[in-house]
Amino acid sequence: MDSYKKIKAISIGAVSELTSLSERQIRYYEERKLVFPERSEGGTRKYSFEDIEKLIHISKKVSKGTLTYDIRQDEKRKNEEKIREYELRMKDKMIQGQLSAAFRRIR
Amino acid sequence: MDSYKKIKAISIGAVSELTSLSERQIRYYEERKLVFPERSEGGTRKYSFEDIEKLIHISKKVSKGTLTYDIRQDEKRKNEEKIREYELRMKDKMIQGQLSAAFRRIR
DNA sequence: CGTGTAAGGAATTCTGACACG
DNA sequence: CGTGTAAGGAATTCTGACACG
Repeated sequence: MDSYKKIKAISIGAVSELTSLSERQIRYYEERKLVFPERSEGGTRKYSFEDIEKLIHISKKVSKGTLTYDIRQDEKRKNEEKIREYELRMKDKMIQGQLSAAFRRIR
Repeated sequence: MDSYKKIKAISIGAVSELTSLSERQIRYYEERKLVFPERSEGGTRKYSFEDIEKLIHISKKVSKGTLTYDIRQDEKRKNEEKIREYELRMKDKMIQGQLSAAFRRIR
């Protein structure tokens, strides 16, 4: 499901058209560690549709006056939250595994 | 839903990598009216993920020995089928509309 | 800080043609 | 027929820098 969203294959020119951001802006947001395109052999940037959505989100924030630094911190918080949730789910699974193992021993 | 599949934004180089077809092959299949990329202002081709799926399908056929001409005829048949189905659905809707209008008059 | 721009160079893409099996 | 390739030119992208408010 939405399998195409994450494939990095779109050049900066196309991204510029799709977002109506300038190439300068797009490159700058990368400089500020907000987007992470892949590179071709020759070094040209390749973006995904997910990146494009992110860029639109970023530019909205920026035009509202938010500093790119603060946008970055927000991203960081969100990521850490996701990691925490993930770890909790893993912990749950482990406990369940150990419980069922224990039951098997008791029987 | 799969909203990105039809957006034409991928350059021929990226398509070549994703499909492992040569650029020559990709351009040739266009010459044979099998794919229809858009063009940038400067004239560079832009493909969608849907185009990429189609290209993979085409190359499988070709490597099995099917002529591009026959692949084209197949596509045509499929399209006409779709149009016919569409027209049938529309006809249905019209009949339903007229029926309910008639009923309204009778009441 | 966020963005525009001119500069020079490198990577990418284009077309039309010739070649081959 | 389907594909490779060399050729020449044009469009695209890259980086680092200077400018501005």
